[in-house]
Amino acid sequence: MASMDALSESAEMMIKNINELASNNEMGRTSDLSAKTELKPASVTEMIQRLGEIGLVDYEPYHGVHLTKQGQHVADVIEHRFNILQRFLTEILGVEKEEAAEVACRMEHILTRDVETRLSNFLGVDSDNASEIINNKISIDSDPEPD
Amino acid sequence: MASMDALSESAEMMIKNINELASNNEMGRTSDLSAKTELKPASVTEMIQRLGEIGLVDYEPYHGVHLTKQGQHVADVIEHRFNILQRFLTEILGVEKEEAAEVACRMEHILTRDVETRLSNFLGVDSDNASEIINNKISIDSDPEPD
DNA sequence: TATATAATTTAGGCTAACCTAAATTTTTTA
DNA sequence: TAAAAAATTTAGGTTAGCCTAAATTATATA
Repeated sequence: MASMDALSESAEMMIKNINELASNNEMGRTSDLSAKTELKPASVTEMIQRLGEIGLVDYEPYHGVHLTKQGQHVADVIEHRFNILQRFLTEILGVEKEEAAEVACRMEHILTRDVETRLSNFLGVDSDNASEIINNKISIDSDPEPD
Repeated sequence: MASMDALSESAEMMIKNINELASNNEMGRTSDLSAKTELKPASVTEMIQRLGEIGLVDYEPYHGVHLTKQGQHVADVIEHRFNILQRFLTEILGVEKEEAAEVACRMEHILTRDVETRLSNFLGVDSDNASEIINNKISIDSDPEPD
């Protein structure tokens, strides 16, 4: 497995989209990911190959892709960051939901764990999630065991 | 002058740094910008050439660079966005100042005008600045007259 | 004021992240 | 089940944003 630098926004977006398909019980097919990400199929293939090399997805050429344990961890962190950002934007600032989603979708890749935790607390997030974060079970920085 | 797409984070950072030098009464020299941005001098030259082509800076080869009226407008917007983000992070969330600055410095390029305005109001920003924003005098989206 | 030094720009190269077109593999259907 | 259609991958190209090394210009000094 190649080395694990910080993930690019594009890489994190692909992981997020693979996770969203999986949540709908859909296999991660290139064409579905192409539609969701608005990337051309060839670009999807390129990205999932790279994610495969660094161990975040299992990729079977011609047969789709799914998240590894490590990839799932990344997806969970991103989803959580998106949710708290969107909640802050809509509930606290009153931003319209669609715009809030767009802005949150850009910011989710920038939040540090410290800011994430503090924003969760500020929103009075349900204490299960909060404690998971505080106890380091959800962290994009810390390493869960590989598959 | 070349067409005016959205500015990249790198381009906005260069404008911000040129503005910071100017605020210290320093001419925008390549070496100073190189030091501030942690880019190599050749990369600074490349970026300020591009900013010159789109009319955001006046660039005299070998003699430095300064912001045009349009470039100053961009710098003002970015500075304002940075300030409110940093204030939110430190004053509301309690993030340590250094980390707040780093996160704000990434987020400043993502904020929409709507979110900027709402965050300003949330912080109870001084009403002079707020009204300027609301009245469209400061906006990265709207066009001030070129020089 | 010539020359050495320092600053800057130019030239050329690299990678990530996109693209299109061609080749390949899978799936559908006649 | 063979051929047509669809999906996917490969091959090769582009651009932004970085880099190093070489060339150029400006500045300092002997």
